[in-house]
Amino acid sequence: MKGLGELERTVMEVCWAREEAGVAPATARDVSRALADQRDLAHTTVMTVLDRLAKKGFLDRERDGRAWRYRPSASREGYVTELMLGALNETGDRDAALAYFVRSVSQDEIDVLRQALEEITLEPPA
Amino acid sequence: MKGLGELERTVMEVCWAREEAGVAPATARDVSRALADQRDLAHTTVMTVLDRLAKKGFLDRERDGRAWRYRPSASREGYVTELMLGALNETGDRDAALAYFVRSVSQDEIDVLRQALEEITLEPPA
DNA sequence: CTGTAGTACTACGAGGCGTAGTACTTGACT
DNA sequence: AGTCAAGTACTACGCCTCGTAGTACTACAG
Repeated sequence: MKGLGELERTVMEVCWAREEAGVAPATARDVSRALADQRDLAHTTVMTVLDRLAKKGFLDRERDGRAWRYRPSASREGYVTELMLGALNETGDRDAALAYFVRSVSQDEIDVLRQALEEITLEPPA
Repeated sequence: MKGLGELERTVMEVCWAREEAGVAPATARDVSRALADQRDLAHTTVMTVLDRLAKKGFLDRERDGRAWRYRPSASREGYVTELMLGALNETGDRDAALAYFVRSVSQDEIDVLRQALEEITLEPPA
């Protein structure tokens, strides 16, 4: 999987935030407005980016009257996970890389990992 | 951190393989020869790529006579780990992303993670 | 003194991404 | 009915990265 550009990620942020807030998926106008105070972008720029993200599969879109509504096709965590798995695939020895990775994260994050592993153990495997 | 291109990664592979084999760091000629059977590249192409990788900090180079020898500045695992941490940094909630990640890897890899965590616990913390 | 191996420097085309303009459509309001 | 606003589709352009390579200069060997 390819990483996204700066603006593309910013736009994804807006879409993810809306989804997490339980609001309706964003239209181009919504995203435009949401970014208005941080960045000075032409409305068409936002539309282009949304369009590209949809073509790349990061957003799904559906009609709402004349407008499109864009919904993230994966959660933020899902996206990050795909990036991480993509990184992992760049090596022949995934196990070694994973072990190295574990040694590289902070103590707090080690706890998070431990916790997550524990929960998996308790849950019935899918 | 930025990911590498296809050819760049191939070249890194050669350098990593040499390092892991305990041989002297590769010269441009070495890399050229190593790739000769897989790809048909001009020698200068290899040199350009090595040069770029050095400029980007993925390779360190030192003189050997008139030639340069290129040594990976990080292990393969270190590189992958940096990519993974980079992915993790693209989200606000690292913990959530980590937890999601753990749920997404295979059972075998869960075992690897568990094992790695265990070993960390036993070792004196750095 | 002339190859040969080596470097440094320059270049070019494709593709991704930030950025945006123009032209066409359609619903709404006066 | 006529115009305005919002919306879309399509096209474009410049920058940067990366794959790819040529040319020109240097230095050691026979």
